[in-house]
Amino acid sequence: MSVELLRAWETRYRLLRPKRTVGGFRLYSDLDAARVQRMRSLLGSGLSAAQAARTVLQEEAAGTHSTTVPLGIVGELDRALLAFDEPGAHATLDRLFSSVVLETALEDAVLPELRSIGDRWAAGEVTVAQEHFASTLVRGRLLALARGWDQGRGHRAVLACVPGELHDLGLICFGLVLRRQGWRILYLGQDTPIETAASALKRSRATAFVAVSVERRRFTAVADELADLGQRATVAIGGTGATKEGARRMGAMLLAPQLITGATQLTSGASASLGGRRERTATARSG
Amino acid sequence: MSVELLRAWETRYRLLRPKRTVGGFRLYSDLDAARVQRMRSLLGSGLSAAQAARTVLQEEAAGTHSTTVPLGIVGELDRALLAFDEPGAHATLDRLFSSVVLETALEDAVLPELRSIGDRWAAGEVTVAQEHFASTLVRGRLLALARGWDQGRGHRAVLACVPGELHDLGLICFGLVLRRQGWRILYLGQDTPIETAASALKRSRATAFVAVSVERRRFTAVADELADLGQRATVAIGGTGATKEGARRMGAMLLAPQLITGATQLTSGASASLGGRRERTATARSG
DNA sequence: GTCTCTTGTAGAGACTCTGTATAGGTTAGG
DNA sequence: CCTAACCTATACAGAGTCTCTACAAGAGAC
Repeated sequence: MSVELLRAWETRYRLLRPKRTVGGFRLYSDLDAARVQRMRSLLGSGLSAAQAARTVLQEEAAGTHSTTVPLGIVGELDRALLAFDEPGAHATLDRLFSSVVLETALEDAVLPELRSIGDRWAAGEVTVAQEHFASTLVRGRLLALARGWDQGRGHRAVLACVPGELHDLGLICFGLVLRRQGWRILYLGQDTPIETAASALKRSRATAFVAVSVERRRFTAVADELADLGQRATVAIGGTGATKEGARRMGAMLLAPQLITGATQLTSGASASLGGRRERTATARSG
Repeated sequence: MSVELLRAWETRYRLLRPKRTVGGFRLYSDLDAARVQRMRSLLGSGLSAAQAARTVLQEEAAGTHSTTVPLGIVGELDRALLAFDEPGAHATLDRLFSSVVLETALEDAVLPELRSIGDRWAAGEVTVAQEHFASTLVRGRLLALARGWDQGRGHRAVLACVPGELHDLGLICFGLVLRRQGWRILYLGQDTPIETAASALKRSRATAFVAVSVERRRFTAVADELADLGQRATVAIGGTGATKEGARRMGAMLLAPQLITGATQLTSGASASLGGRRERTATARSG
């Protein structure tokens, strides 16, 4: 951004309203920066400058919370993540999370983008460094959203990746969605032995256990242990490694790949197997 | 620091309030020194002088400047983490971070606690589930603090765990401290191939590369590659796997195990090897 | 084509910010 | 009593920002 252009946008469209120092120098806020970011992205998608500015300001005034991801935002995220552009990526995620319900943001933007990066990494089009940078940044954001997800009064679910499994981002997303359905989340993460998850389950008096993996064989390796767990809690498996056949064999629930569907399955499934009405009053809110 | 500059900061921003001798000479306190240190670091990360000074004083007024961890807080954290008590752990960390400078919190509470959990896990006194729960929770907090650590105008350092290495929490802490000394951080995290880190280094025009591992053999496996990197940037190795001998052989800097010492080493080492004064006049404004 | 509107860019002249320097006097310590 | 370092106060310079005006390339409309 050139200085002149910034001035032009300020005077012509009132896009920015920086404070001033005593001497008259402009002091921009983070919000100003976000506006500029948004403006540029809208320009990129073909709007005229005047239109773009109007849109930015309108969006802001409306505080839009739609269920469709803003156009171009995934591309913007992709660019930022692959270019190691930390501020850019954060700004884009800020915009994403503030413009769309969490579930949509995760399902339609964050997870697809992560999958896409994973695919391109496998194809050699993206370096490990880019993939690592992206996952770490996104993981940080997700864990920030996760804060407090074990608080409250709902039923508790224990979430873990099966032994050997390192893909945890999908599971965190699932936990976030589950949380929004009122569950309390005890998150154990990557590469967790079933035995130790079982003890956490017992200790925390959780009513559900969610295990995920992207590889089928990781499930088969622990099938018996998972089956045993079924006596204590509702067991659900998910991830691309989870199959109908596998679930049947270990008496587990097969979670749909969509976050919301999966979470809803677990919610209704668990209440059914507990033989009671869902105590729906125990919902809780999380930022 | 030139004498004149110190005076200027004192009179212009009231950054310092030294006592005086009878004759009128200034008597600076340790707190004054710390303020100057912090001010310089903020300047390095791109703030204008006026902004930086305001920030320093505000931080101080907010009260986070003690350098001893409140009694019992580590025990509290330990209890919460091992009991899967998420709200409790967050509350304790809140208290920790708000009562103590970041460096102290990390060095004297967070890292020791994590190490202790690791040790007890190795001894079979702590389950994998407990260890996972603790790392994930702490990682989330650290990454939240890390937000924006690549922003600004200082020199940039690329941080990575060597191939096979999964212990990333210490590295994140190191990054946070480095950031406070004015560096910009490009964080790649666990298990990063040197080759791909090298390309990130080139692409981001970073001037330092920090590699860590808890096992010596992981360094020896990539010694040649690390040595090559030395042509492009200051290379530093750290973690319990880093040895004097190893560092010597690959022409790298050996980082002290203490966070602050290590970061300071890198700061002075890098500026020395760049053969020039730190570009201290590179002031810039940001809201 | 010609005219008008939009929009990014540029320059002049004054001012701000901030690190540095100078002048003239004072203090500390041997 | 001498010298180095410190004191206050003021000044300075370079980089950057301020306002205001202008300008040129492109897009439509007629």
